[in-house]
Amino acid sequence: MEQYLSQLNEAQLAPTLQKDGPMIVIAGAGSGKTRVLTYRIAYLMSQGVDAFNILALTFTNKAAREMKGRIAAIVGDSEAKNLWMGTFHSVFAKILRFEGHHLGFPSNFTIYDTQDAQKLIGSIIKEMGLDKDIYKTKQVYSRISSYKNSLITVKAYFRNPELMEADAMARRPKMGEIYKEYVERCFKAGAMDFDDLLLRTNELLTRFPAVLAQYQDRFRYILVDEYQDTNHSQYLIVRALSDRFQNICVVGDDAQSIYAFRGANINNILNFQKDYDDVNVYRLEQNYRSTKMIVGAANSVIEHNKTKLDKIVWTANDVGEKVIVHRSMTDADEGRYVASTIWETKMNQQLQNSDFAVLYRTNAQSRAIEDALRKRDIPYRIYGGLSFYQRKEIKDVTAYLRLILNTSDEEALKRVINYPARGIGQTTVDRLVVAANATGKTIYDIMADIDNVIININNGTKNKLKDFVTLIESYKVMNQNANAFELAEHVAKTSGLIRELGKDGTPEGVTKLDNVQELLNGIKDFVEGQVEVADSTGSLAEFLEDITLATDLDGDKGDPNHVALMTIHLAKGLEFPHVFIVGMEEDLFPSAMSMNTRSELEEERRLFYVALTRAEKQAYLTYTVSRYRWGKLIDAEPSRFIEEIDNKFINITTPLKEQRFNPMLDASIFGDIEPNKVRFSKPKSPKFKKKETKKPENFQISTPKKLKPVSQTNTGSNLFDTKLTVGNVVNHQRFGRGEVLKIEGAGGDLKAEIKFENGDTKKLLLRFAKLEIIS
DNA sequence: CAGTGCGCTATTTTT
DNA sequence: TAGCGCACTG
Repeated sequence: MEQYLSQLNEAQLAPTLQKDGPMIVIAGAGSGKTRVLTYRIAYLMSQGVDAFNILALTFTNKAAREMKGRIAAIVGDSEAKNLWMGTFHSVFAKILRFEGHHLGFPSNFTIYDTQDAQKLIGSIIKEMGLDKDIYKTKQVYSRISSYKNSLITVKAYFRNPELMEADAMARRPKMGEIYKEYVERCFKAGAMDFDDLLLRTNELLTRFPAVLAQYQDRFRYILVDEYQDTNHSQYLIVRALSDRFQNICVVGDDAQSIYAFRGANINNILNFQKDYDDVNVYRLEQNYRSTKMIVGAANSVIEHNKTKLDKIVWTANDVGEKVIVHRSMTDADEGRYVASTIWETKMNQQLQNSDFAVLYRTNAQSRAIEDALRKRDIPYRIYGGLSFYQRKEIKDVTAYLRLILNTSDEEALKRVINYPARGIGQTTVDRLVVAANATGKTIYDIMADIDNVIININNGTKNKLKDFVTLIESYKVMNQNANAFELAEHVAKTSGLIRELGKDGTPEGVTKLDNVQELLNGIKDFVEGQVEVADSTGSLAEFLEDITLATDLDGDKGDPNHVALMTIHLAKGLEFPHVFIVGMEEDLFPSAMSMNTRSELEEERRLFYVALTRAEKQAYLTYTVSRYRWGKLIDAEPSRFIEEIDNKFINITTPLKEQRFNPMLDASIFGDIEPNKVRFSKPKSPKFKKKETKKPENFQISTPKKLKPVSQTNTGSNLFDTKLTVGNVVNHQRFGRGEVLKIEGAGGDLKAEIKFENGDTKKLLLRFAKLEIIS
């Protein structure tokens, strides 16, 4: 243990060694918070805390897996296995499998993903005969989701006139009815959506004190990562579970809170100190990841937010290169710029593809980048987007599997009852649904007992329904003896799915077939225990749960040496030497949807902060003059976020290169563009002007006083004025005239202590301070 | 009931 | 641009 603790700096050591009591670690970007969490858990175990009594909640499964791996390296595999570590959703899904019966849920309940949930809501709206243009499925879904995340149950909703009023004002008076029906249908289907996994856990812990007591006793030490991204529902679970022992450690960074749209409540982290008695607050402010330029740029951006905790992120790393800002004519040009820059940088600096990442605001932007990378034969991989498991052909297979485990699963049933086509049309399904709703039985039960139901379905169709039930029943029998892989393969073949896909000779059809094969391989690996999953039993149910809650397909198949393409949201927690942030345009980033309120805009800004701080060595910001959106070429304007970066951290380059790619475009159309003279569209905006006289406190952000001078390998003489000597009288843009009292530090950390005429004495980093020598 | 084709709308971000 | 829902036809 000692040898590990010696790897921590002082600030990291303190929270690591606090064994008991409530604590919060405010951890700046790249400050080694994962290290603190892992070592703290290992430390707890070394102090005799049983792994069974530790619960660690992370934001992604990947983070959990990595952390578990690191802990295993310290305390050993067998001990680490006993830790409860995972996302909120996966941990509480497991608990609900054990305890859900208290709430009337079967242990094999299905987890509805967003697609399933929205389809169900869509059909409810339709069944209720509501106008689908007013009751838009997605909007209704997100409204229900936010109710659930705020713990507003159906009951609570109908007790709250304000909510009902608000929905009525939004021309959706039936919102509550839809909500009620949706919850009932999920219950009947033995299904929980993502939000239910948290809401039902809360219900469980509130309504059943004995259950709460049991888990409080079990989870004596609780750690929560990315606390700034927890929503109210998660907050209450953590509070309830930690209430008895109060050994709660939360880690987060308010500047990186980017999930408010999903109900995350930044106040959870801002108010943590009020929630528990005697909270110890720790701050990790030294960034180990990025250059001074990047840290400085990021800090100057986040300065523009009003709501934030005090924190000064600094780094002892090299000064590094300025953030490069590049303009392209179109999104295709932008892609080419990215591809050619990666190509050249790779050659010049002998780098790997995996040293590069391209980050964007919306998934739709990946296309232009992909095209350009493909043309240059640069291997890349897209993360996120439509995940593998959400593709139609995959969901079709898994829907059969879901139905085998839980025949009440209405969405799975509707999906496969007539796919491949077996003569059961929409009308029949509609009638079945009506009958099911009227009798309180499930659709499957009605079908299984179709001869004894009074229903307007002709005998030919009834026989088809019986055949379908027989098919599923045969699968259920097989499931008693066969393993998940054997069953899935059998289903894929005998259901006609493979035959159906095989009929389609198009390249897309072939891909789909391959995908199904890949799914089967995945199940096989899973069954054979080759996929590392916590407390794996290799059961089909577990596989299905895993893929529904999977955040990424991190099996990392194929060549790991690829350029990473992903949304900024997905990039949180990751780091890359070279990072391109593309689409730095108004209405895209910040998104047009997020500029209505200050808090929305601040969230976008935090998102930009997250993006910038992913970069270790070099960050690039690119924007276009016009971009294809909705199939149309739209004029674009540079993002305000570019202007918000202090000038001294950025380098605005000339986009001369596009002209080579666009011989048809005469440069004269656009006029000659000279370096550093690229104008933003709003050069006279007050913000832009004000920046010239920015707060000098910024200047010491990169290197606080306590920092020892660091040997510099990378100090451009242009970065600071070496001519300055003690006794000089200088002029500073904001502080005015002053006398140099002392000069200290070396290289890039050269500082001057200056006594200004207003009486203040400041230490300024010469590299950044804009000083004019008067005498 | 199945298959085709038209037109509408949506692009924020994800467990 | 693309994916979906809906209407129409065989």
